[in-house]
Amino acid sequence: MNNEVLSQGAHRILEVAAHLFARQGYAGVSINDIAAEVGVSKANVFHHFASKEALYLAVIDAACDEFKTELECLKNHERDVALGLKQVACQHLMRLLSNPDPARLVLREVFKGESGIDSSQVAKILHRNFALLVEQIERGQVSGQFRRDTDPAMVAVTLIAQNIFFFQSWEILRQFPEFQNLDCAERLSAAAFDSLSKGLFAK
Amino acid sequence: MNNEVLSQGAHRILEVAAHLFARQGYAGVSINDIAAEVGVSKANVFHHFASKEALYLAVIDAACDEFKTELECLKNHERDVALGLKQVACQHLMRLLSNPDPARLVLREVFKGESGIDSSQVAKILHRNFALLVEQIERGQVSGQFRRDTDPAMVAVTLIAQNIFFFQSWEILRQFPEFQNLDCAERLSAAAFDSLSKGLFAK
DNA sequence: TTGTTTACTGACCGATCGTTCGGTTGGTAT
DNA sequence: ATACCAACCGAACGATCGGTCAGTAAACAA
Repeated sequence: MNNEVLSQGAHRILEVAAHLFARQGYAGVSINDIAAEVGVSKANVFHHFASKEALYLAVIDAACDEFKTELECLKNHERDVALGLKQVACQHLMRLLSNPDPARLVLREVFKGESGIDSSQVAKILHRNFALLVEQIERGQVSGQFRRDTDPAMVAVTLIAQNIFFFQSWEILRQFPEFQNLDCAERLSAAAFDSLSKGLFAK
Repeated sequence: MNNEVLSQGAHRILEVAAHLFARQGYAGVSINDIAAEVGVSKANVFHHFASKEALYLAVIDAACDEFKTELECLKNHERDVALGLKQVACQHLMRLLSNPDPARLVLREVFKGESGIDSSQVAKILHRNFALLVEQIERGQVSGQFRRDTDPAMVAVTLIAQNIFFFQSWEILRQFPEFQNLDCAERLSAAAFDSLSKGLFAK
């Protein structure tokens, strides 16, 4: 997406801006905040970026790149489809938790709706990786490991919903007594996948 | 929570402020915006509410009340536990979509973490209703309708995660070709519950 | 009738907002 | 030496921010 080469100063500004925008949103961060955090003058920020909105767009752009590459390197070639799916879900959650800023930025734009920014472009990225997930589930269906009468798209979206919800409500969820023995992402993710794969109904 | 009696003017301000704060967040809305939308002077807003923060707290307070009562009136006494659970999930999603502002306000505060506002109090409300959900699932387990080797808390949180994710990403999700025949909340919710209850694995 | 309270306003305040400007560096190519 | 340029700065711009204040009109109690 963004192939421009950024100077060292501009890169620092972009980094700090991404972190602040991710936590406090566009309106919640002033150029002064960013400049002070970086340790440069406010005017210098405008030397590197034409406006606050341009800086924000650059931040979102970089976040989309990171988001995309993080999703793409989840591709796995595990023989066992179920095991592969489980690993992908776990890795995805752990990445979200260890590097939350890009996800926060992208999710804020996506959930806002209003088709601001390049929402259709973000939707394409998300859908491509969503389709990849669906494809793996279908592979499990033709191999006979997964039952054939479940909608692969619905399973995929539930898998994603679990991870996104865990990511967003981590601080709240960990306060619930039901989850206090699941305080690490691996165990939580494993339990979630097991529950999803076994299903609710008795046979 | 909030037992004060509000004058008509104050109530209008609260309503408009809730709607604007829900869409644009605290920093994204100015007192001028609210006053202009209501059709009163900016000073009048400060006549009814001591400060912007006090107004926001009143908005969150009212949203918590609405959120709580909406969750509570989901209590159902359906004989069939699975059918009851399915109905509750569907009703919940439809309420979210038809009246999104309180949910947006509460979710924004909850997901922010930082334990701002009365996050522990919100956590209590959420957990009480979460426990209610878990309880129903356990009822299904002792009745033999649900299998006993799934974690009820995990099923409950997955049910919630589905609904929250559908609610948040409704505009994006409906663009996916996989969901274009599920354009109404009832069918989407039903499909999600079926997928969750049947499970992924073949027997 | 007078006094009090409530709802509301326009004018105004200091602070901060995003943004611009003139000017100063240090390095690099000619 | 000269010219140029990206990188940086302090100071200031008009606009808007949250918030205050004196005053007005209506309602109500005495």
